[in-house]
Amino acid sequence: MPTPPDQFAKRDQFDQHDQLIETQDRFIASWGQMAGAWGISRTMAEAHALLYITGHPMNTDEIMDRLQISRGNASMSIRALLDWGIISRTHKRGDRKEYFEADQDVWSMFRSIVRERIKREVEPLLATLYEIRDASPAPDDATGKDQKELLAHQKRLEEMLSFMKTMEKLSQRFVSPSGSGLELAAKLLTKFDK
Amino acid sequence: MPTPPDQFAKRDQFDQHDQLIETQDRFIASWGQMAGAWGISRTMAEAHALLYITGHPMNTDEIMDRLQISRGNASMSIRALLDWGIISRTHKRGDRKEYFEADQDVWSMFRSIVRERIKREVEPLLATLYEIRDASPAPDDATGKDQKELLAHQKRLEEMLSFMKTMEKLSQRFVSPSGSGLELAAKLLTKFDK
DNA sequence: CATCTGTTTCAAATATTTCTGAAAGAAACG
DNA sequence: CGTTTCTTTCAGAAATATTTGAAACAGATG
Repeated sequence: MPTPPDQFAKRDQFDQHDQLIETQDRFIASWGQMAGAWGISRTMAEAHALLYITGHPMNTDEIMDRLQISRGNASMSIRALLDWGIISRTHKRGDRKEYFEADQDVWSMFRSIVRERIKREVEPLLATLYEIRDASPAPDDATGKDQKELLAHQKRLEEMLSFMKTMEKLSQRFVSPSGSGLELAAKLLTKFDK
Repeated sequence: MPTPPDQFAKRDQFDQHDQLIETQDRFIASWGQMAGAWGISRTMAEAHALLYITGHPMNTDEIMDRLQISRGNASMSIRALLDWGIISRTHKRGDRKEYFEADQDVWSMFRSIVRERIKREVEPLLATLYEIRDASPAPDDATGKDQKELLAHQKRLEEMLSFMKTMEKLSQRFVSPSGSGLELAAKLLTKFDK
């Protein structure tokens, strides 16, 4: 006796939903692994991945449940994502809870990340490099071998500085919200083949 | 009674050397702080900074002494830097010790870092994303709201995938050892103002 | 204004990463 | 070979980073 068609349908539907959840979990996990690379904690990356891949606004409790993390952790991770500017708050009518949703535009998301990392990493380093350069011994005051050494030191510092400055400028171009932003630049660059 | 000129000279020389060392130490420290950002350990970054800023080949003992770290740590950090391809081995005539020196070309150094990070982070992620896409439930099998949901899921995955692919291509262009490499691209991009 | 719901904070616990130092391994020397 | 010099490995120690959970806080509601 064959199983009735509606039972098949039910079964398929269940499997499909199951499969979606599992797929989302894998996405979340692999995104979490990248966390180190982006300079954020694993949970933070996972929370973001969850919001991105489901596409639905979620509240703290839903995030806690899905990622199996504590309330405190969820709260801090969400806060950090808000600070990075890659998720935003929403509200649901008749619900006092706060909901969060991820920026659905990958390029804009990436711009936020780059912007934040320039601010947190490149800018302080540049400032320190300038300080170090100014505190370095002046080659004029030395002679012979010493002078040569000091000149070489200066040159290395300058090169690093110049490199960092170029990188900063480059990133800021990428980050710029104007039309000629990251996406265009990327397309331009990948256009010329080899 | 004025101090004799030669004493002044001696004093200045000492101060200057002192100042150079201190400056180098500051450079090393600030480079070390960036370590997290580059996905390497602090010591590894410091060892590299030391070799870069002094410009001299150094052996394990010299590095240990200067950075105040253990032999094991020095050995492992050096090995890792060699793996990343940003320092290389040298030898000194009549000395059995191995010496190490940093790539003095900042751009080539950066290319090595990017190359390694693509290999370690972007490529595995891309591979996983492809797997996830192939394991995702097919929208054709569903109807109505479910189908819409699955289509949206698919779209998000595709967008992430496409973004990552572009990034990979872009980085590989940067990394390419050919003439039209990173430096040129950077100059090109910073040229057009705003 | 007391209470109820939801959010944030933070000290302590846990997990992860990095570092040490001693021992084993390799390679050059006589 | 046996010895000496140099390098690597790796288990345990130390340092960092992350997470928890309970308490404090905030602000709606009746």
